[in-house]
Amino acid sequence: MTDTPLLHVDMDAFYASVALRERPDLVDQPVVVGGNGRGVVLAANYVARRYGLRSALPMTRARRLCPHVVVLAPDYSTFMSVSASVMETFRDVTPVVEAMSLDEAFLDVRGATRRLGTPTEIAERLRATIHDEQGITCSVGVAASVSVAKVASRRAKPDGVVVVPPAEVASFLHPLDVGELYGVGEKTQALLHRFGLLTVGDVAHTPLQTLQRDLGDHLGRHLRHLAWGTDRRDLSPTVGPHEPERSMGADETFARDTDDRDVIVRELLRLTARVTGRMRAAGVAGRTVTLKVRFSDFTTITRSRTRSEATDVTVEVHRAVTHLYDALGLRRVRVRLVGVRVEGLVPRATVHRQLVLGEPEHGWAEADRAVDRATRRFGAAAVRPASLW
DNA sequence: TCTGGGGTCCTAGGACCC
DNA sequence: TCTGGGGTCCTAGGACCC
Repeated sequence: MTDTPLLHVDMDAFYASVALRERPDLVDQPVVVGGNGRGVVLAANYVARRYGLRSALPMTRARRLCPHVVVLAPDYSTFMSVSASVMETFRDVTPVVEAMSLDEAFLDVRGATRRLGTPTEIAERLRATIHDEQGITCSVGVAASVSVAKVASRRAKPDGVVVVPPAEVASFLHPLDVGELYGVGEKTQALLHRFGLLTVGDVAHTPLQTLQRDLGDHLGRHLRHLAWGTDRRDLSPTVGPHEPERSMGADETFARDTDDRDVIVRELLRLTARVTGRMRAAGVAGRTVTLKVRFSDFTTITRSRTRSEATDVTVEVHRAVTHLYDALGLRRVRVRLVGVRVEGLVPRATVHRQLVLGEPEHGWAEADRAVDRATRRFGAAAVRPASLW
């Protein structure tokens, strides 16, 4: 009875559904959650989807497609608290819960069937609980593998359950377009279509060597597994000891494109402070500092530099990204977005700084810690580098 | 006024080492 | 003097996910 032990639970139009709890008067109208400027749609309710609105659509296009759409601003603190409650509901069923984002998770229910019934019964019970306690609906895919459960939950939307027993994996997957597979995006879909591989079944019946020749060893093998639903990986529970982040970063699109170096360097300082603050809160430091620049034509470049010692010091990271920016030698080039990312993160306790004789650097780490303390006491707005005033 | 922000993983070339 | 081969690290870009 546990040949389909994996559940993929996905909230339906999560941000929109949560936002509409406060505005029941709007449930029959097209509603999206998103910012107002140069942003994209974060979530669209099912009424809005009838107009072609969906997540990631630019807000400007959304308004053109549906001029009377109601736009609600995201309220992340509410989203996070609803998400935390939902995840707790999952953990009442099994400790093996891998959260993929605020609104979806994989559950391995092998250890719960004796107590709670079949995976399908567990799925229905979860859906009822979440509906009663949170006032939102969700959809569940039930299968033996992560990728099949994921595809199944998408097919179950909205407000449904799709179960795919092992014997039915091929008949379930093979008629679908290749783009439905978890991990096949726009580019890979177009590539496969160009090779005449339109359905998952087409991929499934293509020799492995052919797939690997056309798509590379790794992607070829991966696609074959996806097409037969034979991917096997254990979930890694999100709570408790788990893998630390590999990188942390922040980027932001300017309200208007700019070529003003002062504006850009100040923005890099804001972003750096945000990232290093999070790093210190997480107790990590990193060696590789990456600058991201997106130009007004949307082309995007990155430049990175790996240091000999890991750091979490705001001034050091900011100096590194400023160097990288200046090395680009831009002159009157309009910049749309800049970003800062620190990679190669390791626990701070494992970093042994070699203090160079006469180095005027210590003091900055102390200053950061003072800033962190003040931020905790008075809030982020209270403390910021002088150049940001 | 098209096109956010947070991540992960893979590829490919060059440097460098054995 | 004429061409190997493997492994690791670094850098840049790109695909994909939510």
